[in-house]
Amino acid sequence: MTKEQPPPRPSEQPKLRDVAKAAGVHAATASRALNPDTRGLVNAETARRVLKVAKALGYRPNPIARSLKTARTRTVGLVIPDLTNPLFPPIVRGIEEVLEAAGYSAWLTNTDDDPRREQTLIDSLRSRQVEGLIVATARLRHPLLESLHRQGVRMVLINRRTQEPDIPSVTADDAVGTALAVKHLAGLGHRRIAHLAGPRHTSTGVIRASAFRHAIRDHGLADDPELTVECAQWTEEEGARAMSGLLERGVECTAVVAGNDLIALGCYDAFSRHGLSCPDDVSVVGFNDMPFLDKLRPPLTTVALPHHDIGVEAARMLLECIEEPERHPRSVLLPVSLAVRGSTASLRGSTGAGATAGKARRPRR
Amino acid sequence: MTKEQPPPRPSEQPKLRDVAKAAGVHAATASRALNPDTRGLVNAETARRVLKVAKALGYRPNPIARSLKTARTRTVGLVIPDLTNPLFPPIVRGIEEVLEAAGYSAWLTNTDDDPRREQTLIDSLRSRQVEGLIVATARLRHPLLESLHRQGVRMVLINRRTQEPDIPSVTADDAVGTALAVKHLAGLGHRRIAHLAGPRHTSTGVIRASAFRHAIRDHGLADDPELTVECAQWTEEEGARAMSGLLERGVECTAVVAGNDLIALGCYDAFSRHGLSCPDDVSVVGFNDMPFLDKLRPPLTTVALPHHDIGVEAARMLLECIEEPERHPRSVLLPVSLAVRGSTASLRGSTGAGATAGKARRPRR
DNA sequence: CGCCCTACCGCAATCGATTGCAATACCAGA
DNA sequence: TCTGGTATTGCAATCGATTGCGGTAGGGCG
Repeated sequence: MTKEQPPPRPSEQPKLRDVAKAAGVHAATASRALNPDTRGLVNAETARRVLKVAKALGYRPNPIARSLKTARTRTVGLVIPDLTNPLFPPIVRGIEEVLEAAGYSAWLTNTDDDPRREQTLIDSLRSRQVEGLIVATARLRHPLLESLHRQGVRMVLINRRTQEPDIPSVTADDAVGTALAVKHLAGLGHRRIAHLAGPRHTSTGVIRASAFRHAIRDHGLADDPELTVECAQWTEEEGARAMSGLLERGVECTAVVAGNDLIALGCYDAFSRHGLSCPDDVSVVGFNDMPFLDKLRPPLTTVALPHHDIGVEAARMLLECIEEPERHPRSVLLPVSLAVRGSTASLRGSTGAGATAGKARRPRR
Repeated sequence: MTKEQPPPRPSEQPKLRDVAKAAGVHAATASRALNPDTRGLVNAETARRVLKVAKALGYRPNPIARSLKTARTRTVGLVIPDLTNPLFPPIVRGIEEVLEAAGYSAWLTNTDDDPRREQTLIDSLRSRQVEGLIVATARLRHPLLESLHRQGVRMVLINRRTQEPDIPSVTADDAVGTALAVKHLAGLGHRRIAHLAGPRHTSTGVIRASAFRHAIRDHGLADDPELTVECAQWTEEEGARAMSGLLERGVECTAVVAGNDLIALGCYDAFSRHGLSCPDDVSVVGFNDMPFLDKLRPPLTTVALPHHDIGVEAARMLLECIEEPERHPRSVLLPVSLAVRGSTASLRGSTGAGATAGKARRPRR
């Protein structure tokens, strides 16, 4: 009966033809007048008139129509593991800041570190005709990304990289950050420092782990393979699991360099389960400097990354790849610093007395 | 010279015509075969053939072209104050989960609580032809949103509302949450409880404040106007400012209900500046249950919101508004609960002895 | 005065899909 | 055998903008 279905919006928005008509010119002329790049092709007076009419009518070009014709969407895809990881929001904001200024916008997707989801999401992004990708889910071996790269999909990796060095990336200086952490702990007198490494299949995991070994040796500290444990994921749970394992195996250590802040938080959990106190019994250094770390119990000492800048830099780089494809891709390493807080303390007492399960020195109240 | 500029992608993607040709039918038939709703119009055998060819060629319909013709983008806009506020990521994920399942996707924008930016961003979203808006930046008086609503722009408000009750919204049950907080503190023996209210121009601010007064009276507690202070913004800084003001004016209180978690964090700052200890000297309850609150010093007792569900519910509601515009808009109030942690303690000692500046009972070490 | 060139503008095709309408074929019933 | 219907499919217009190409007018120059 009354099954009339008017096209969702009767298009109250004025279109180019309306502007053209009102200005007494052809749509083509109006189009050229509106576009700064082609404005030179039309009489200055005419252009002025078109502009005025357009503003008066409140004309807004329809990006859909434009995209269809120009095959450009001014749109990029953002692929991150999980937005609720506090590391990402500041990065995302940095990215959007740059994109917005350049007239681009971004689709945001969360893979939850599931390769199948990643595949699906990237497919979907591509079918939405994104012009580029910013990807934070790289694994060292990453056939999907490598194949996309070979297909000429513009992308820049953030945070993590693949083995393939040709793919542009923006990462923090993991090696320097790790060295900073070790140096700090060594300076506090720690000799047996453990490392709860991130997963071996991520660049950050292996780079930080190898930087850790180097730093340990440089400072002449205990270079015991038992002191390094790999976490299967960058999560609090894995951190707790790894730390507990260390404690339960009776591995002695007075400090730990966590692969990232979440893993460090896991250490906190493990400590409280084992009746240890941080930093009195064990010092901990995190990595990333997520928000609110200064309010933790205790405030976490960590390697601070320029989150916002990572986003800014990545977005700039991607725009460059898009707008001047000839340029050689490059990768940048952003500087880090150490945020010293309350989770690290100088080693008191004599020596070697480290934390081991069962002989906690400060039982929990 | 070599200034050849091939259209960005020579469109290696097969298009509908390619599929049609390969299947030996007209594009129109292929289109109908591919669309489940119109598949009935074509011979079953033909449809099968088209589907097979499409899959073989890896055909993906071009959503741009489709949108141009159908005037539907299957896209919505998300307007939030600031993604780095940990309250939002879980909500956003809830939203995207529902949208994704329904074949929609979302543009995310941050207003930084700046009305001009908000205006610009919403304009931009509209020109990108979003089919609806999810807005988390509502103020009680909000001409922009009200006008959009009158213009028939589908939207649902989250977290906060406007005065205009017709606009659908999804919010937590602020009144109950506040009552829970007060009841908890009263149960611990507190008599003089302060409230650091959120801004008066937000619904959450006024609802929580008024619920606070009600609860205070219901429990027969000190109903002193001095005990309520308004924060100009929902930020840590404002919380610190408000709490410090209270302390410096010598207003006695042994507990405070903060307008939200960030304001509660500000209290922590103020306490440490004034040499007070939480919860020994003053108890604090937050609101929102942001992530990681359990790791704070002390772990913050707070009113827990169903973040994810807020997103889910809002997205569902928006889709409903879009797909069946006839339905009457509704608003939902989601249940909250109290997460009791370490920032609240029972009132020890005798009576009335509250926290005031200058006579801190536990000077900071 | 005629020709060429430039500046400006309009025509019409195009991007890739959707969809109203028309055409065809085939079948049943009269 | 003719008519009406139904099931399929094709034709062509359309969404709103962009752009190659052609046309016109007017100025400069010979």
